[in-house]
Amino acid sequence: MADKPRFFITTAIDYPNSRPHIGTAFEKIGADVQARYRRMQGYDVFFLMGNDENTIKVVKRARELGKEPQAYCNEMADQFKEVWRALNISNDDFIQTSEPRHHAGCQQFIQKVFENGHIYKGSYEGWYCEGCEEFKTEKQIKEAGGVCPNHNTPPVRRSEPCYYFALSKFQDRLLRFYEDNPDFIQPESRRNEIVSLVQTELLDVNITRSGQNWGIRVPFDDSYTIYVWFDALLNYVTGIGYGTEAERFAHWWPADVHFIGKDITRFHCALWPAMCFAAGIAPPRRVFGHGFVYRKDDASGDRIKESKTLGNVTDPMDIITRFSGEAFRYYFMRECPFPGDGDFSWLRFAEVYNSDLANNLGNLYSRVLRQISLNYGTVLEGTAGQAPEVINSEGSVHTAVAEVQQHLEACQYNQALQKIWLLILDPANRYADRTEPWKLVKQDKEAAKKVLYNLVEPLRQGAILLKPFIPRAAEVIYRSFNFSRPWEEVRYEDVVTRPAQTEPLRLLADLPDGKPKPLFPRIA
RNA sequence: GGCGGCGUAGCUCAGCGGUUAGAGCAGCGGCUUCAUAAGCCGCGUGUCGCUGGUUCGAUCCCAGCCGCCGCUACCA
Repeated sequence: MADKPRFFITTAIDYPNSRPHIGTAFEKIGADVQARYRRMQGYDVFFLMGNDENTIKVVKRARELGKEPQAYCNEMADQFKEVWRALNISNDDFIQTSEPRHHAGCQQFIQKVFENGHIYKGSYEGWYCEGCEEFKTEKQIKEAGGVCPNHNTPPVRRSEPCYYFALSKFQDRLLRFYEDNPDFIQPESRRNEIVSLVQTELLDVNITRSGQNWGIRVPFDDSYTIYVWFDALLNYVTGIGYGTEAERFAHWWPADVHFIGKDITRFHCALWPAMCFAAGIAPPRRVFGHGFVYRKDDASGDRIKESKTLGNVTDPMDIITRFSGEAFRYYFMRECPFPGDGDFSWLRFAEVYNSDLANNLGNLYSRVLRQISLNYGTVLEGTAGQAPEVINSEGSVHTAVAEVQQHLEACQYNQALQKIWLLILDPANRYADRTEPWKLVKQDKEAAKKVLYNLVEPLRQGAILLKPFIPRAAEVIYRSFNFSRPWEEVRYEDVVTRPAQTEPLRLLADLPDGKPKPLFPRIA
């Protein structure tokens, strides 16, 4: 195990104020595809997700429901996990920031930064709403026309003592860091925004609040709790044992990639590395700010504003129930470019599902299996040791795999998937039509057997290539045959270098009436 | 206002100095029937946002303009 390269992946932790929506699911799937791909390629992967619970809103929401904050958080965490399970997200851990391990690690971290001299006491002055019992930003007040957006009352100017993190001291070091690590911020377009922001001016950040019971106490002054980002970002280290399991932390840190929404790149690309510098740990290696997905109206083609108050939020579970978790994964990875924004519409979803999954992949699987079972029972005798002929006329399989990998590693999932269809699956359907094994079998049963043997190959290749994207369907395809390489051990290289078939090819799929169950039943 | 991005077929996008600008989906026509009424073949005269410039040559480089969008810090 020690010689395996390790790979530590995280996603943003989510607010448990409401259930997960399609945007949060998009992020988790994108991260999961990467995690699954890296595992296949021999990395020792740790994939961390979680919920961000130390906020005043949690307390308010819990109170509204007549619950204890902790109980509320746990219930919400269960709801999140339920959705992630339905989407077959392979996270290794799920951290709740209300957990003791997070509290302990967090306190140790802030203490360290304090001792290193990067935290000082000052005071925060801003617009305070007495109804909300919290400070409002200039922007919030301005947008609401000079009043509190919640209470419609004018805020008061208020000043309160607090602790600051001396972010401004890290300006030069951050700029040097970006220069030395040009790939740190992904995608590239986000990079300029951050660099110019840091170049302009870095302001110290207020990292404490007073008068709160819920949250993490500041160890060097327990009348304060740690405020927002200084707490939330730390889940990435407390989740792997910072402050509680030194050895484990040393093994996994720094993170190879943080997957986050593009709206919070600033905190991850400027504040977070500076916090790491201040605490004397390495900064993360890469931050990937993905795009957003929007709901699109089928009739008008317009983007719909989803909001809790309007009650029109699309629940991922509705989509999963109507189609499947695999279909959900496929749609968002194929249809929405991960670095950019994308749209979801029910109509489009059904189109993509039927066209790519049911008609193309699913039907290819069905027709090949059916031909074999119809004419040869379950065994293609004499195929042991035989190598299938290459039927891909679009270019070499080697090139196809290289292209898919390149896209996968750049998180261009939509392009990776398009390549799999274009270079592996489509040619197989064409080959079947060209060779017509259903006719050939009547004249030359041996020749038809060969054709079918050749047709199994793109199914094997497709299953391997699709494993990170639609792991369940890929597994069903792969396990329908007695391929020599165990499913758990397949790698992308196996697509090109086919492990020798020691036994004659055999169908292991469940075949009621000689027909396989449809992988993706067509939706009317 | 400042910095940055985008504008390519009905839709989603690829291409980013050089033969007739490409894919998928949708649409239309034909073939086929092994298969999930699936598959295959054929069909696009698109001002590559507009106007100039650089170049032997620009969708791809530069400038200006028009239209969208992001960031411009303490809500995560």
